[in-house]
Amino acid sequence: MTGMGSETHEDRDESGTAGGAARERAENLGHPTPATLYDVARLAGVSTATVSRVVHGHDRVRLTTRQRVLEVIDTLHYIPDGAAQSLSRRRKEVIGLVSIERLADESDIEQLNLLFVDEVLRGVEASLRELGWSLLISFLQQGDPVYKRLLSMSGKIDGLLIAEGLPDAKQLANLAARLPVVLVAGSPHWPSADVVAADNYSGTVALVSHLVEGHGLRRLYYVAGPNEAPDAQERRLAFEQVLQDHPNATISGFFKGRFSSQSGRDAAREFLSSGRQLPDAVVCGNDQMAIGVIRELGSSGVDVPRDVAVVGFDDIYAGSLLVPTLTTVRQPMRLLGERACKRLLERIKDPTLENRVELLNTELVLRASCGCKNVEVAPARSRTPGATTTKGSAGADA
Amino acid sequence: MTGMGSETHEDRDESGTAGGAARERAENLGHPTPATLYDVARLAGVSTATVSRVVHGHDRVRLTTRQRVLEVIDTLHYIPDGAAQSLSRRRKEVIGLVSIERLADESDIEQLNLLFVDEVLRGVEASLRELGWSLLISFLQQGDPVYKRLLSMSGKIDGLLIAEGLPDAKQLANLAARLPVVLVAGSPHWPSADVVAADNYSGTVALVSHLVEGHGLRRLYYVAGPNEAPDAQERRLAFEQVLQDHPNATISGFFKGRFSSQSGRDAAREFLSSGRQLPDAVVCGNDQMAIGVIRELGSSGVDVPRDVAVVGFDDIYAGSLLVPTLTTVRQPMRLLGERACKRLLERIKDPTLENRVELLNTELVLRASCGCKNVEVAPARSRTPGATTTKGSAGADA
DNA sequence: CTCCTTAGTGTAAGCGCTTAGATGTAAGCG
DNA sequence: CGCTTACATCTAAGCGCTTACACTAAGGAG
Repeated sequence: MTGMGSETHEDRDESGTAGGAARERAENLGHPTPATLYDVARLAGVSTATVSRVVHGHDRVRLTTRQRVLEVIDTLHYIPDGAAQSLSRRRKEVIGLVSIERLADESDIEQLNLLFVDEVLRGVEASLRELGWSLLISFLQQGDPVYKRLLSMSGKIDGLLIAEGLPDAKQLANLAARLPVVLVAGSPHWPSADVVAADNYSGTVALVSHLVEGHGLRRLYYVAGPNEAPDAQERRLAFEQVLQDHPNATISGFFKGRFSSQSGRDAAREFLSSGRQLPDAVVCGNDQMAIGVIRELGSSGVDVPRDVAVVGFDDIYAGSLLVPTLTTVRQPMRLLGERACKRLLERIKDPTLENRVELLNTELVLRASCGCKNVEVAPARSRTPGATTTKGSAGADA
Repeated sequence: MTGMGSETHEDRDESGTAGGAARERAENLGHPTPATLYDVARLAGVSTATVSRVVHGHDRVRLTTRQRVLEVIDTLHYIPDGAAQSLSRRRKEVIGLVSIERLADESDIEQLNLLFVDEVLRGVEASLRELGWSLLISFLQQGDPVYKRLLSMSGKIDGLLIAEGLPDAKQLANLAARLPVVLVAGSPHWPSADVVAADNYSGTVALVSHLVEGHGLRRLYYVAGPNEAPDAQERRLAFEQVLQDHPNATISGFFKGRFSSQSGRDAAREFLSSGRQLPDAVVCGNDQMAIGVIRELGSSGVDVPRDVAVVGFDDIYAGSLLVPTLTTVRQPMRLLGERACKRLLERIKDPTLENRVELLNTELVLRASCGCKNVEVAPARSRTPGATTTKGSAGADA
């Protein structure tokens, strides 16, 4: 009874349900009430089911019907309402990305963790875009009630990517029991969620080994990142391991930094003023701090790399502009985002998957600050991403 | 009839509506079906309305009732479903931010528009966070069907912030008719939407005037950004204006760049190889290009600033590390984001507001590359606008 | 000519939440 | 004691969309 179907729609029309009438009325002030599926159905003389089918290219809809519907959609500028879709589909097609917003030290207006998260974010966004999913992002402030913030996010997303700002292990487990969670970066040692990280450990090993073996440096000073950052941990551990493996090399000092360039300066000032002999090399937990060290040394007349070698980690853009150019380890930040996103999507599809750890290769970037010569200003950065190390790891269950 | 009320709830309980049962069942594989408002209501022996009130701290709910409900919420780990809330409230509490993802030139792996958008984004996110709203972000690829992408986003958000990637004027008008739109950056000359931008014009005027008046430079070369970028336009216009106002200064050349450091190099190569006399100064549409110019000049043995002054715009971090340090104009990127967001939220509340243009002051950052002396490596960036030129500018209306 | 398919559509029950309006309840008051 | 008030709570109608299921018409097979 097609006729009756139509009637039903007409009824809706008269009774002024939702869309139509309201829309006309609101037209002049502010924004019109957008057209709904019902408006389209009514105008096209079909049921909402049919419109829905047309919108999604589903099923078999007669060509003529399809065209009619499409026309109406066009004239009404119909766009499906995301909230309604999410509710109905029981899937939001949105994933969340959280990170900590590390505020710059006072009087240190530089941009701190810009770049790492931002690149990851681009990787994630690109992966989602293909699927038509969306990315919700949220920065945690230092001192925020992390877990609470994450929980409240969880009502709006299908899965969560944590780039920085881990809650404690138990909370993480709770969270992971509620929705799929993937940790980006961080150490590979988290039982209750998937992890996708750069191989900080072996990257650091390569870097430090280069100093010790390649340049014969002996007395190494370490400027560490904050304890809360798993990457900082990994890098520090790797550093220590290399020194253990090379008995003739020693740790000449240690400074606990905060990943900021200012804390790099602080570190340099620390060992400059200690009155002790300068180290042969200063290994920093990230590029920012390395830059701080180099600049502080520079203003004290210490030449890098002649007097001291300095190296960082991350390969931020600024490091290639510095004089001397910065030797560092590149981590594939964007790729990190892509992989993490891929993993998360898989997990959303099949939540029963086992937890896994995926480590991405890093790349040693030799420039001037370690004492390498003839490494010119813009070294050829190999395009090959290198193989990916993937370690299995048992999963926890709910 | 409290008794009867309770009975009704029990009934619900028996009939196993939604949540409850399903949840238990799913417990072991994958993620449990999360608790719903109904589950909470049932367990607490109240109606959903009451639970809703408790959740939002609304209205008057008896203390004992409130506590009971809160307890149940806690034990069930209840989190309201965002989609359902959005649908019901007819507001998503989400705003969108779009930008173009400017791909680096081939073989130019630098980070291009990183920083600008990323800072803006932080400003926006911070403003939203306070309100519990969320930020949906999307990067457009060059060559993407911009308008289409924006439209499809519009189903998921309450308002749109466009940082880069404007559709054409007509499409923009359509979009703005559908939902609140605020343009970040860009020139102030867009009739159909709000604009919040840095005052590119007066910033450039201050910068170029400094070169001409402060350093007595005469022959200026301009490296422009892409035409599509409204900021690039503004800056170029301002540059030309200053030259008109100073008859003794002339334009020695013009290069159309792409905001990338590589295009800065191209520009430098261009005028180096032209065989003509070098300009006194090279004014670049942004810092990236200025950096490119400086480095290309450097590798050709031209000294900056002795032989040629070079200046940029934006004040990216890298500019302060360069040798010579880069003279530029700082724009308050993060503030830009905050203001734009604020404006958008106002507009969402009251869509009938008139369109407005808000220009934020920029700040002249004098360093070494323009020939200023004694501005050492890490110039104290004065917090007070004192030593710097700060100009205000009024807004226009629709 | 009847029965079974199959393509094309329609019906209507949710999805989980908000909220206007209805209803019940307990004081307070003349 | 009946009536007004203020408060606490409930009922139920949506919000706009998806989709299982029902249904019709038109062939085709037997």
